[in-house]
Amino acid sequence: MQDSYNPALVEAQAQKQWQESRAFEVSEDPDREKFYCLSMFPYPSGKLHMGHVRNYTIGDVISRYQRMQGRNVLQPMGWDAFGLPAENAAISNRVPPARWTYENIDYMRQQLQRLGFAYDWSRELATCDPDYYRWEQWFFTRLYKKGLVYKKTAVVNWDPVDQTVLANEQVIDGRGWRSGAIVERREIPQWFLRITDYAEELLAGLDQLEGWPDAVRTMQQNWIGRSEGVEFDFEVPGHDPLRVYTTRPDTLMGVTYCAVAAEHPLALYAAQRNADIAGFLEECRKTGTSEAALETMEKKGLALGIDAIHPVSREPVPVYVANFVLMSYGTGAVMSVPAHDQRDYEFARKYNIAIKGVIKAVSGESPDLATAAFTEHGVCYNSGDFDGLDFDQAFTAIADYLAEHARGERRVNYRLRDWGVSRQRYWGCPIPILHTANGGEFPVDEQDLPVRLPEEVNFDGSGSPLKDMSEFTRFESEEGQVFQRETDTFDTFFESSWYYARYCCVDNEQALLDERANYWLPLDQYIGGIEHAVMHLLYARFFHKLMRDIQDVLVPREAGMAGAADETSLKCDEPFTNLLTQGMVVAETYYRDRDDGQKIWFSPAEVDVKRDEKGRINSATLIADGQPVNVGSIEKMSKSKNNGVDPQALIDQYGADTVRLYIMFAAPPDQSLEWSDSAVEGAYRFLKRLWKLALSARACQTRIDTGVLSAEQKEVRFKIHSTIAKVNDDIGRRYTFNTAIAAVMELVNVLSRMTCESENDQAILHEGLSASVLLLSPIVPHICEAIWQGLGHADPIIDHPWPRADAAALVQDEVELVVQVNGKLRARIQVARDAGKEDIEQMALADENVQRFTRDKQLKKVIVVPGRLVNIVVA
RNA sequence: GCCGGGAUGGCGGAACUGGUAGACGCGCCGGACUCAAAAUCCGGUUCUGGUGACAGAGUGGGGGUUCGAUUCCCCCUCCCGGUACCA
Repeated sequence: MQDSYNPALVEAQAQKQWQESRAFEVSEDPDREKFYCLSMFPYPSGKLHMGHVRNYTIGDVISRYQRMQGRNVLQPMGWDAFGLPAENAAISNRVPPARWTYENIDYMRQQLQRLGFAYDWSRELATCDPDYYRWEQWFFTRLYKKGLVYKKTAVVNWDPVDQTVLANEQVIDGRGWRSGAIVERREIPQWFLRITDYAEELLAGLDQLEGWPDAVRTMQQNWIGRSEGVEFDFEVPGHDPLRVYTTRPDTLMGVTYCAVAAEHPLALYAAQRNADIAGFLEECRKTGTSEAALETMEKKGLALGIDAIHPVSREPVPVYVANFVLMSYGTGAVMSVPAHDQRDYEFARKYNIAIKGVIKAVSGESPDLATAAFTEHGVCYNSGDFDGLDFDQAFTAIADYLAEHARGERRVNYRLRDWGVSRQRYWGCPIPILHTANGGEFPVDEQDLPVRLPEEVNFDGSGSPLKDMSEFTRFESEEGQVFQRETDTFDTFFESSWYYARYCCVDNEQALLDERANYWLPLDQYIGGIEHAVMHLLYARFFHKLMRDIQDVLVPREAGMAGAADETSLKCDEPFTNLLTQGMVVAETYYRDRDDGQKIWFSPAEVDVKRDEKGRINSATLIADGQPVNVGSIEKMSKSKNNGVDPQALIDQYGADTVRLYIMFAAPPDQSLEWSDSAVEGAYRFLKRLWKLALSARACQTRIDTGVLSAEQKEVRFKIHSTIAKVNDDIGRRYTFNTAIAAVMELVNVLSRMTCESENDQAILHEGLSASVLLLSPIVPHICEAIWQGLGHADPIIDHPWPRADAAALVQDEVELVVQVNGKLRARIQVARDAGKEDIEQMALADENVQRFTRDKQLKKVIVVPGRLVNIVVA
């Protein structure tokens, strides 16, 4: 050990040691318990941001902790390399997306290596590599043959100026982000995966995912949105019947209108005869496609002049076209009950449609419909034969009535919609479909895969360059038949839905998976941002079940290799046993208003902040011109707000260990983390203090004579071993790395205050320091490796067994109890560990300060909580 | 809009199963060392009153349950994530 802590040197030495011993390359070992730990792979956007550092440090800490528990730990890393930002970069930098992406990967890989993460780099993968995406093309053709894929039209955002499809993110206030043109809805044919076939299993499986946060399970459950209802027809004279679905058949007699989507055949029919309606449909074509935009926009509609026939009363009911009804969701039409649905109520008020109450409270009170709908379950009235029935009875009676009259049937419905996987983009995995001249289409043959995406392209941002590349689109079969290739690519969620499985066998060129996947899967720990709670994690669960159910996804490895050679399918039902959702990294923002109303954002590094004596921000000025800037809100670190802190600069200044320590210490992993430069300095200070303390204990006595310990020495050993127990619980069970670090800091504070005179003192200090570095080593592995060796240990710390608390050292003779009077703290007393309740009560009552509050009062009762407190209740 | 989450000193956070509110760290204040500064070390630091012992108040706001509530229940405010083509 050097006299002063030199992170650059210490980290280079440790990393060299790990690399030379190939410490993190692992293979299947049936005799050892495996642990597969994975952090969500990054999109290679350029360089690492703090969110990445946080995500990967959490995964690394868990991996290294599990390794010290003796498990066979797999922690791989790869690149979610297809996506929109590469196309944007291509437009602004005139670089092909492929080159931009590969350069970013090279830079970011080196950053990850500099941070010392314990990855098995031999398993690295990139989703834009044909060796990777060929298997999802192969898989898609299998799904196609199994009928799990189909084509239908779906709505996209169309920029009429740039002549291109826009992502929701690229639509800002209804306009294209580059062109500024009003975006239109356009229906185009797209491929869908039948995720709704798996809705029931995806829902039921959530109950078994006990290692997942409740919030994520609830969100997925609500997203799937199983409901029981009735689907039935309103007859429309001269037209096809109007099919609707409702979960509230009990309110059927309160229907006073129906509403259909703008693309509904009834609306299209009416528009041909009425210019106002045609104009309204045109207006609907200009609304956004996102749910948030649709739900928050002003609800508008127009009567079509068509009546539907109520299925029970046979009364005519007007049909409206409404901008909030979606053709792509459900039947494209809804029944409306203004009295018992708030949205219908507001719509009816706006357009003067009748409001007919048919449900009253169970208490018998009629609903007050003057200001709002009555939406609770209740009892039917105004409903003819159904009067007096409660919700369940009315549901049954009305569903039966509709069934008997052949107008409808009970139906389980899901909010979940089939997964549209087509994207009209270049930088993605080509969808392996061939089109014939006469409009037929079929999947590419297995032996013709992969369909390679051309990487040398001219990319100008208006549509996919593939469309103009005949060398890509033209395909001629061996028989000389000519086909057109599909130019759409897959949704990038397609790639990220199965990468975790591919890591088990990246080198297999014969199959998507082999039996090694059954050794490693399911993941023991998955770590990623809470923003992925529903979509990515639901698609991955779905994909996992597909891989389990499709033939030949998993094949045995070549003959003669170890392992269960007869395995031909994936054995588990769920991919991720435990899930940790990490919070975002946020930071302050600084800006100035420009004349045109836009804001210019300044990086925290460009701003000088003055604080008052309490630390509150007084003023902020731009260093460049000394003029004031506005202090904005605290937001997620992002390019758009220019509030990112570059991890690289901090690594260069303090080393990887300091960055890892700070980011794990600043907040528990599932909360958002507010960046603070000065707190990073504090983490660095702690490591320097630890180093200095370790220097003093390098070559000292290490045998403790437990027979002759003083009270002070016993206390230090109690601290050492209670810290071991706490840190083990914090890292292994609670995942509260911040409190684990705080506990070791407390221990180091105790150790540095020790007066080290006797050999026993030295030995205890050595014991305490060894424990401290073992406990910290998953978090700050480099410095711990160096100190560990400095303390005279011969084995590498990464494989040293995790420490266990010595039960004998945890026994205390006396404990402190708190004494409360009427719940207020009045005294503290020291009592023997095994003191009886009555003795404790006597001691508490005898305390002088306690007596000040109990004197002249009547004693009502005394509550003794062993080991904690005494509460004396007086009146 | 809907679904999910959050709010505790000047700041990040701790208090795990209803039992000491503020661990640990940052910042700040005072001191030591130094010609001086940085670094380092020592002490203090929720607010109010008090030299002090101590007392009162206090966990986004309002109400409730309890001997006792940051923790459980009801209502509200604000902030964050998702909302199916950002990843």
